[in-house]
Amino acid sequence: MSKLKEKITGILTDALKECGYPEKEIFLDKPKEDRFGDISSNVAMLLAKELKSAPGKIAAEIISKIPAGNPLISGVEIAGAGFINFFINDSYYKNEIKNILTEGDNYGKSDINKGLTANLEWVSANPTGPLHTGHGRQLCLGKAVANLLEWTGYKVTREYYYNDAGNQMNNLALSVKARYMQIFDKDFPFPEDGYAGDYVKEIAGKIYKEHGDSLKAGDDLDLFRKEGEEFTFKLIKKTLDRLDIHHDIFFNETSLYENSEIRKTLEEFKSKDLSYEKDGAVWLRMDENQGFQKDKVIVKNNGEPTYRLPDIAYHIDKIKRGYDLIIDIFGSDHGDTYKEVLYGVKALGYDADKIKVIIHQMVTFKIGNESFKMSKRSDNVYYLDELIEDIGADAMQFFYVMRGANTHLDFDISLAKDRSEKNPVYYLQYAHARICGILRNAAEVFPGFSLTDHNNPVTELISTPEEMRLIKVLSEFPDEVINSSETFEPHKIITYLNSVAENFHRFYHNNRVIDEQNKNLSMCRLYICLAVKHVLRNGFDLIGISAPEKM
RNA sequence: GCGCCCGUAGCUCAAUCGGAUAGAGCAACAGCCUUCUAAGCUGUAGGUUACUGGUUCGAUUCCAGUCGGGCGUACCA
Repeated sequence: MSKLKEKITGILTDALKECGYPEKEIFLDKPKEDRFGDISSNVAMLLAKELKSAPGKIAAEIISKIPAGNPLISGVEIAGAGFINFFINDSYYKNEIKNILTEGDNYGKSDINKGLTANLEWVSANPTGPLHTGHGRQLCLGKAVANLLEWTGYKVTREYYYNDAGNQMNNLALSVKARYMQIFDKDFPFPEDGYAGDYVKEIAGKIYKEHGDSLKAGDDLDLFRKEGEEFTFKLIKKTLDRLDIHHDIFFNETSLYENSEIRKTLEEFKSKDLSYEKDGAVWLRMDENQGFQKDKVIVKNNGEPTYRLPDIAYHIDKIKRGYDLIIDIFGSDHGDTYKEVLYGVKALGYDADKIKVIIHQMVTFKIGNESFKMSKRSDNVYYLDELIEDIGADAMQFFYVMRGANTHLDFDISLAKDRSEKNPVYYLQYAHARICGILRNAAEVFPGFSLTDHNNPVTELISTPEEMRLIKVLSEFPDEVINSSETFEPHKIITYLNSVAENFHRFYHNNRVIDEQNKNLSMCRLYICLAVKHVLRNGFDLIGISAPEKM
């Protein structure tokens, strides 16, 4: 909560006490219309029922107890059904310009979670092939969420978990082996559900180059698996690098076998009678009362665990590492399975409350009027690298993040690719480029001028409605960051940045910045421009898009 | 069938604990470039928030049901 809101909350709390009203948590809203002030509270309406009195009357009582003469507040009014509306003095917002300029790249950061640690696990694609557009939403979402958490003070560990022991890697090994065999015999059968991408041929070619035909006879798949994993991981990491995503920990499933954690977890289930054997497999008892329909297999009848068991062991490991917050990001296709994993974790007595799961819905792509989904069919994969080349990394990240994770996203490739005013990314970036242009021009008109006096910027001349509106919007940035961070919803930042750009463009059209005849006013507006530039850049950084100096 | 998610303007989507006249962009229409980037600005039009009921001073938001869409419902992950 911003200092402004803290103060208003304090004032209201005190007034409630003065009135002898019961304590109420104060929620402050930003009214939609200027005439309702800058901050409003509905506390009188909330009290109305308890006190069996009219909200308007209660509001009047509260206002009468608010001490007059607070320099922050220029007015308090009752409106509508009993809202208490606060009008904030312009000087507060003018002063906020100073804060933006002095804090610069740090404006918007807060320390409300200082000293806390968070672990964000995402991407976590198994190394069976390059990242594709189906992974894109999660990639960009996670990147932004990690940034948001850091901006509110968390120490964030970025983690990538992958199953290198299961079926999928086996399948990759078989696919590579088949391509290798096809070098000698082009009719050698390819596995029906094998990975058909060209990279598999590349891996096979590499193996052939290094080992010739010496692997033709053997049945051993280890080398094919190992080469396949290494090669595809290189591709994956290259794509992540392009997007400036860097994980601190790559956690592989195998390590949980090596340190016996999986065995221990299984024994714990058995000893607590949470599992039983049937048909040669080990089943986890699921609680019907928690909405589970049937028991789930955790060890197959061939002795191999299903993904659930290592996943449970993995989450227990993360809990044991002591993070204050643990976040997983999954697509909606995992919507049910994560619940099973958390159930297992809880059943063994671990505190799963600190685990938060972000589920995002699937993405439909659209080119022109044609829609298509990322198909699992291997001949129809749209790789992320291709998308980056088609539309650019900025537009891609913007489009993946711009909507709430829980809505089905329609990704309009034609629109994202469009290098015209239709493309919403440019609306934001253009505002930044425009400011840079103004600053360049200012340097020519006012040789030797500087905007370095951050502690005392010229703000007393701020007066026009566009200027006031703009600086009010700017001052909301820290709250927006906190709000997005707490709800893990980076799209709110984009919505917010849009309003910054909108208000800047309007300001630009109605308030000429550089005026040779009036240097004081010019300086004042240049400082506003600089403040807008900082907020835009900081917001862009959170989302991961660049801030162009020219367009 | 069952479970989870979604349904808001022609299209894609916002809407902060349940709050005031539900907002943007695109598309449509009408304007604005001898002045700091027109990738911009201004205006018009566009809505029974899928439907029906309930709770509430107040519902896009909460509850129940109906309809429609997505995902899952594996000894895949």
